[in-house]
Amino acid sequence: MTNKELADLIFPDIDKDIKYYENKYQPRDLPEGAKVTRFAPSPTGYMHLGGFFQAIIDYVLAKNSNGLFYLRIEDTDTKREVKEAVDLIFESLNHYGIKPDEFEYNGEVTGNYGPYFQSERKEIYHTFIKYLIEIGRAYPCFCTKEELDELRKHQEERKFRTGYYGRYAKCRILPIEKQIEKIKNGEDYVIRFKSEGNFDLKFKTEDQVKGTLELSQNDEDFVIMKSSDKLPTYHFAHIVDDYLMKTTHVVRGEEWLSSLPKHLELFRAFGFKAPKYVHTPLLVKKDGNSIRKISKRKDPEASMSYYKDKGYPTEALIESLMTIINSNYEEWHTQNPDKKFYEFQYSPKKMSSAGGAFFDLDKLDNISRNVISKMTKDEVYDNLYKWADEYNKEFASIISKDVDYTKSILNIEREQKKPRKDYVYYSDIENQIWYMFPELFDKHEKVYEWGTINDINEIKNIVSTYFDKYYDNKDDKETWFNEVKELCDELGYASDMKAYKENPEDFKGSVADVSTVIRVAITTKSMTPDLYEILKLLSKEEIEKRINLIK
RNA sequence: GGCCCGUUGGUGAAGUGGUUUAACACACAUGCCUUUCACGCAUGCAUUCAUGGGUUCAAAUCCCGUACGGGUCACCA
Repeated sequence: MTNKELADLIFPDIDKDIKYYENKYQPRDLPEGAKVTRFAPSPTGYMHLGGFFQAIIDYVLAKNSNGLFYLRIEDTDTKREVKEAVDLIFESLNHYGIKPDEFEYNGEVTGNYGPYFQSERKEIYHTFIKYLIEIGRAYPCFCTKEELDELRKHQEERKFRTGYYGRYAKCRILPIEKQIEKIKNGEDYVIRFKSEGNFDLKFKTEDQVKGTLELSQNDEDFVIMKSSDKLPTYHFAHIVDDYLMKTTHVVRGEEWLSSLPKHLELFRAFGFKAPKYVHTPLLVKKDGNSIRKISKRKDPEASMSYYKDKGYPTEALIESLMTIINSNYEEWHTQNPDKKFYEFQYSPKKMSSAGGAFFDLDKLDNISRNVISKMTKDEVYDNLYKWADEYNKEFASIISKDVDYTKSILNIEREQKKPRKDYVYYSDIENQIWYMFPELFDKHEKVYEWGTINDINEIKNIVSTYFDKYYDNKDDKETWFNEVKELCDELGYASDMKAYKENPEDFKGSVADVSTVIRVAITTKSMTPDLYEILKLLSKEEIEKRINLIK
């Protein structure tokens, strides 16, 4: 009996060979130095930041080199698979404008190196496994879960290294006749790789981020095909897919570092050239807990939905991720404000080699503020409306009633060399401009934030004198402010701040105090954008109505 | 526990033998500007690079030990 017979028994329907697939998937026609990268998530739940982080690196690497970036869904774990997860992945990438050059979605395929779902590549994997069995580098293993547990316990007790290797790999020495017999008897089995490595021997390998690594050779006969659904494990699928799909750079989390020797040995067994590896520091733990000890509670910011729900501009999240990818990104970006993030030349070596760099939410907020402040009023409005339409329908309908009016509000102190930076994210905007909309103002609970002047009679005096005698919404800004100053002089407040600071006791207060009274009377808030602009935008009737609330 | 990776301020981090009296950004503090807030501007914030030793004329940078943190040891990816 031969390996060939064993292979035919296990895969009777596989009639193609490796050559067939090598022929089918020809080398890609790309310019010299072009990198082929892939984002290969497994659809097991929500899209998390760590995955997105890697997708961005893939994307930038490909764009940097006029290469190509594709999306492959690693759905070989049927037990953990979550149906909506694939939609979530596409939605997230799409929301951030990260478009794979090749992918498969809703039955539609773009690209010639598919299928792009691992579950649809079973025949390919089987062909490759069959080859391995034929050349004696893979074999069926009939060990039960109980036997394997027993093995591990045995090893742990003796403080031996755990695993299915060397003399513990008892199925590897099973005679072929025996193997064939067991299979014919219908016994359950997995296929294991037959390792030729020696754990005591080290070898050097290059990682794009970490540099030269010295690792032990793999000596484990790890599982490459599961018994239940005959699907390959990650270790095996990775080799076949990235070889056939011509991936040049594999970007993945640091947690894969320890299984690198397995992958490398597999590539060698096939005689394939391994891709370059980019092992990135971990951002988020699998279970959603932050890598930094601080909070034991789940960090909601691990999920991509956190950023969309809050309404962070997509550019802001990308920018803050980019600064983690290479911390000189920020500098580059300020020097090249018009360039796209993917034009930035990413260098893996410069990536933080520290374990678990988590990104700073405060920093994100700051970046987001800047991003929104640099938008035109139309851009802010469009983004705000899009966000509100999904998360705050009532607000969406209010701001869209009079689009020009809303845009005027959003434009206060915007078109200037140093625009205001008070909006952090879209969900934050309503809190800051609700008083500009009569219907929101009416139903809002009013807490007047009076400042140093809080005597109600004095407030009434200032407000009525100002609006009866001075205010005219046709005034230009200079005239407007001069009138506020005249009001101050009339009522005994300092119109000149310098004079007030020199002799505060000569006055009842300053023009700042008086302005605050007017501001609070109209908006209830002590902190608002430019008062002149606010008064100009509000209608006469609305102002009148608010004054009467005080009187 | 074995193996692997890491440890620079309040935070994210630059920096891999002298040009670093440790960049930059965020945060924080104070002051200036100012119709409030925000912005902006100015100044301050690690005598020190987990720790102990060693190599060297010279170390955050190289070597060894220790401590601490993380990863991994599945028919999960």
